[in-house]
Amino acid sequence: MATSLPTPADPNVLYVIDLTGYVFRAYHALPPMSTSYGEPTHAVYGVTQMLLALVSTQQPARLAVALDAPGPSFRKEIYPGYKATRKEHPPDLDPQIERLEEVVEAYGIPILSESGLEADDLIATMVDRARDAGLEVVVVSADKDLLQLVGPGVIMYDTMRERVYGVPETIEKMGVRPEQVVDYLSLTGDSSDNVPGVPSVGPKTASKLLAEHGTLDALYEHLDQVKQKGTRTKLAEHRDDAFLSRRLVSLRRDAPVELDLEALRYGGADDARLRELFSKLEMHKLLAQIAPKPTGPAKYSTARDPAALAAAIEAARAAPRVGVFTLAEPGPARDAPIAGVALSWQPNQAVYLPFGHLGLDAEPQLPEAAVREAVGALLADPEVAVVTTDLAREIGLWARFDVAPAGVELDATLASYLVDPERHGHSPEEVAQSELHRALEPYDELTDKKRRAQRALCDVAIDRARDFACARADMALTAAGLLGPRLDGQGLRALLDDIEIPLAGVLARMEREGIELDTEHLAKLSAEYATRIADAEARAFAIVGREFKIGSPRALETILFDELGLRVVKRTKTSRSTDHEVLEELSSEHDLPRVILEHRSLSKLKSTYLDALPMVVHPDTRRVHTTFNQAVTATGRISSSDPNLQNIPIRTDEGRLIRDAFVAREGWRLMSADYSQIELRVLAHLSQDPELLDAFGRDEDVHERTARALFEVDEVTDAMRGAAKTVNYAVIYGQTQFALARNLDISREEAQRYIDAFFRRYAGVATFMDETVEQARASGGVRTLMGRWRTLPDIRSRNRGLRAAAERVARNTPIQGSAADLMKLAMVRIDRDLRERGLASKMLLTVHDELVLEVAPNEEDVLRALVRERMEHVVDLSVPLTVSMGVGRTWNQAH
DNA sequence: TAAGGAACGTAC
DNA sequence: GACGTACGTTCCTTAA
Repeated sequence: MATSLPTPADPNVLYVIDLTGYVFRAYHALPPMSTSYGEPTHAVYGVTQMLLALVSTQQPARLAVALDAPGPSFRKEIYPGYKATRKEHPPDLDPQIERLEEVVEAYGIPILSESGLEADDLIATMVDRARDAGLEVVVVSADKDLLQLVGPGVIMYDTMRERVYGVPETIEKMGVRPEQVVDYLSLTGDSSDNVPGVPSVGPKTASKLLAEHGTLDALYEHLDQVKQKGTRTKLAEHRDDAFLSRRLVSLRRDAPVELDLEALRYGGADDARLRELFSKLEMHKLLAQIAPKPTGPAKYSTARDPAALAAAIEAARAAPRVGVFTLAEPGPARDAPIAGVALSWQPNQAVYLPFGHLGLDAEPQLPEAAVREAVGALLADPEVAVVTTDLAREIGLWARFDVAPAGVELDATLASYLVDPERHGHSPEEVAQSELHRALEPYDELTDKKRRAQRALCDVAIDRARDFACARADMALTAAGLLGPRLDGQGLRALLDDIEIPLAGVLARMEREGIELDTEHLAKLSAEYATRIADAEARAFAIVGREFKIGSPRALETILFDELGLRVVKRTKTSRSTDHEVLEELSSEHDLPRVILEHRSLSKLKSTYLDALPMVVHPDTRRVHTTFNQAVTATGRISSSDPNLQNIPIRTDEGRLIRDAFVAREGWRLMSADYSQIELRVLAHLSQDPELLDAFGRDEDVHERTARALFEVDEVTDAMRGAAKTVNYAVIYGQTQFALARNLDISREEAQRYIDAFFRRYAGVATFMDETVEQARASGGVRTLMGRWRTLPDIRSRNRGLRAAAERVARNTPIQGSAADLMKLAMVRIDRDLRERGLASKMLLTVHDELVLEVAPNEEDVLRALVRERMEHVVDLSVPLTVSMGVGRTWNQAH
């Protein structure tokens, strides 16, 4: 009958795990895997999964793991060739072993490791001792060498093959009895360990010889009885090798390890620690397998009277940190109705402070003023460590009550973003899911929008609101405990403390301020455009001879290519493209494309800007309050939405008129401050290319300098400069000759010549780009000037296209992201200056390399100097940063 | 009717 | 296939 594992939880069984063996097997067997921040994890993952499965299915009463000690073993001294064919540990292996030790410690499993010895020796010793103590032993390993330990009371369990080896199974596998395994290996040798053995004696011969003679010693005593002459000769010639091999494969039974039966007792894992580790290592599957916390269901309560409020505040103050979530309706923070606030100072516990719930049958709530005062004081106290999940919004909401959070330690959204900016979505729901594997009820369900009830937040029952808000405050607190160490570990803490957290306040104030819109101007333009659009449409219909859906690419496709028979210039995924480039190309062959282009550009401007912007003007402030998104872009830039004020037209005269609708308030002026060529300057600094440094150092026109290099002329025309500018930016974006050729409408050969000429002229840039890609490949991601990190999942992909795309990202992100770092830091400082100096002027918008401010009467001179100083000297780079400024009544005029 | 993708176009 | 980063509008198909 086949040998089987002992009954789970049998107190008389000791499990000893060959951890080293598993690490190597997992390392080589599993596809590489790493965290979003580049830490390799696949071996950790594989071995941990084995551990987890073993612990849960076998429930071992006693358990130990054995690990090779670092450095050479005694076998190396006996035989220098031992394991000599092994390669050096690859660089991503040792860190994983260290991580595994942490995992094993979190499991509370003793680690056996002894200098000069290998894991196998420790296992052998433990087996002996345990057997002597009357325990049964299960050796958990996939290494055949350890089959020598099998015998009465000792079995081996290979989890990878799910096989259990007793004596019969060992004989079946090896062809010899367990106690003969050492002699067997002495004859066959072991190529993986570079154990010599006897040449030309393989498994068949070895087992036959041992079946006849029993042992290696007996074999050599009766060598003359070996019938095959060749084998006999080899055995004689390699007698020393055989006995040397025996010393190498024999396991030591005298390792200096104590058999402390109590220490070997498995007492369960430290789930909190495991959770932290698995979370840090982003091993979500494993995280999900950990037993739920024993603390039971979350305890969320409601404070309904001043005494309960006071008790909550006091408890929160006494805790090391407090999670805060303010429950408000969506929409501008300046006036979104607030229902209440949740505070959490212990995981799984929180208190809800309701004050804004309406309705006739409303339950008792707290007086709004009492909550404002008590929580406001808590938030404003720099000694109280506050954690949140959407800081800019919290700040925006509390600004209404003149409260500015002072002791913000961490924001889960921002921290999650810094750890993995490439990931889409860092909302409270998404962070709860990714960090805590906890589902948060979405807002829509709370207000029951689904069933058309359109209930306002403040009509929601207090108990529902309590659970919703408390879950978020609780999540902030719990996630902070996980994200904080990861930020520290990845060198991202300073970025959070010095830039992102202060910036959240800046952005909140900019959103709150808004910008005035001249809606009459837009209405006038809209009416004018309506006429012109109708006109263009009529002309198009006249050309075609009938009406068609002029705004539909599908309809247009049919007309252009099927009915008019025009050339197909390029294709989209599913159709024949009709985009700007195609229509431009076709306009020389037919009248229709030109008219479509005109119609397109007019209707685009009308629908996206002229008609849409007036609809988002706030009724009270009569200004537009965008939302700046701080945790969206993969490079670290800020984005803008509802409405997007970062894509207001400027490139065409037509579009620029729209900027005239953005105006300063009565008596004030708008100021625009633009970094000049910030990305090229960042490139100069990062690459330290002498030519670029020189160009910017002398305050020369770089595009002109590039033009001189490309066209080998002294006098540069506007067209040359324009082409050179395109080439300069092509390099920043990692463009290929193909794309550049299209942009400049030149041949690919010529485009390649330009690119070559660029890199000849700026050789340091070429080196920098190569090194950046190289380093990205090694580390799995790239960093900006200020240490902002972006993981590049495809940088080592075997798919050429994916890899090439990742390499372009690797070249571009440090440039774009560093520029974003600079702007963000400048904004934080300008905001601080404005407030400290009591200036009335306000920052309103940021458009990546441009800041828009509203200048109070009489503050223009002060502001010009302040903004220029803060922007130009934000960080000391190897090249000067320069800012161009303008002031005017409208945004357009300020340029 | 709502949701989501494709195509297109605006910005830096 | 071939240019990095966003957001918004329109059309249109699919799901409910």
